[in-house]
Amino acid sequence: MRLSHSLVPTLKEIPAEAQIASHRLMLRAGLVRQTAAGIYAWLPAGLRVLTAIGQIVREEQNAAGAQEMLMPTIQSAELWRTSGRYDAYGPEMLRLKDRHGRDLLYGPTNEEMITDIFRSSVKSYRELPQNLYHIQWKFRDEVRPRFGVMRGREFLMKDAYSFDLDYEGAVVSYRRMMLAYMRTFQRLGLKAIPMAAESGPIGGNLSHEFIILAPTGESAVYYDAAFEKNDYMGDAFSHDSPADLERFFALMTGSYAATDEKHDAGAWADVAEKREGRGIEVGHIFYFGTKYSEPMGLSVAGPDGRSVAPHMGSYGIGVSRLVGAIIEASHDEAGIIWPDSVAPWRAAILNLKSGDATCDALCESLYAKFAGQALYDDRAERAGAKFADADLMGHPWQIIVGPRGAATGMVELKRRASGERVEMPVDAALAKLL
RNA sequence: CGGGGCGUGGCGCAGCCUGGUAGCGCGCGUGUUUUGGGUACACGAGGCCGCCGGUUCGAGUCCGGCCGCCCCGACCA
Repeated sequence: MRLSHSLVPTLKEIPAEAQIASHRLMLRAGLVRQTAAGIYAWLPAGLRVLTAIGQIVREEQNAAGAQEMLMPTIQSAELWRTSGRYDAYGPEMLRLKDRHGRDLLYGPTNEEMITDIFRSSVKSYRELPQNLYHIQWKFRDEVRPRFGVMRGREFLMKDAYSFDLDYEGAVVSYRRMMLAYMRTFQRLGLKAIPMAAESGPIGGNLSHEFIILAPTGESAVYYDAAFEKNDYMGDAFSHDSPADLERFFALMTGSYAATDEKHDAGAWADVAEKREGRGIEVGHIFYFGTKYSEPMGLSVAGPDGRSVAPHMGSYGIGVSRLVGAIIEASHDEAGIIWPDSVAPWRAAILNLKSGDATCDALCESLYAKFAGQALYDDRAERAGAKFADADLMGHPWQIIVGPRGAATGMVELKRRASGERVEMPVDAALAKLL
């Protein structure tokens, strides 16, 4: 993208309504604009980040054998009456009526819907297990939206639903999702820790929430240093091996980790390498058995011919919340520091002297080679303004092209995270980044 | 939902107490200047002062109602 003709409205001053770092930076870097309390429009740069995060989530869900689908945002009240949640859910649920006076709702989650869809087609235990997910906008009418996209009313969420014949199978599905989550967060450049959690309004008795470490996080966390050292991406654990998943689960639950609410001073005393920090919840997984399959009449024929209610679980990741959470975990005074995996562009090309024939030509040729993966700052701005905006927007790399070096085919490469700047020939810079 | 605060050019704010024709900084446009960390100067564009009603000769300012947004708390992916 050429910055001169792009909607990336960066702000020098801090908007009055934004209190926390990620919210301020998302507004200042031109990622989002608020359109109503807790509701945001995603501008081009912000959407690219949202899409990048969604793609990593998608790849890891697929790798774990989950199937992507897409369910609607609007649901019928009828469906929610079958589980009893239409009345139970409370004012957090946004309720609507269509022109015929029928009760509808903007979905806060999709257990009823997936159960309904699943029961109409799946009739035999031979078709289990299955896991279905979608990445869709949800709405929860929070009493008090705040912290920008971290606690919005409308939010993008990945939610998956597993169906197994019995408890033993459901536990394997649950552990598999846990592994997928740890891999997802690692790829997003985050340190994540699963913590035993209350199952909340969704119900059930096996539940973990995933906290990512960020200095400005909402709650204090206490954990074993082991969590900082684990690598989930190699082939130490396979999604296809129940034994691997059991070992993985033991690793995750064997070390101490708790938020301040559940902190246990006694158990904490025994932890060899203690770590304290702050964290943000970005995911939550539940096993809830037959809570929905039973009342909603989802059953399949078992091996003995008798019908059984499948055991279910649901698994959420707050995709839009992650944008804010990543910024909370990765920023400095100058702006955002995007991890390479989610940056809107791999690099920004800073033309320090737009209009200079040598600089222009060099930048154009660089820009073409990136094939859409670079943001070209071709504005008629001063060098200082371009540096400031590039730092604010957090591009992992800046390719600085100035008249000084351009004449001899030299550019400067700046790594946003470290601040390190190295001058090198154009080809060397390209080789490093492409 | 309880408590508090704020709505004035795109952004950040002053003006309101003590009514009298709307101002500052940034940003934006034009020109000159400058040219590797938000350059300087000049000129210029841009405002139903959140909305509705009331008081008054006159309302951004006073009174009433409404709407919106933010903060603290309770609550949550």
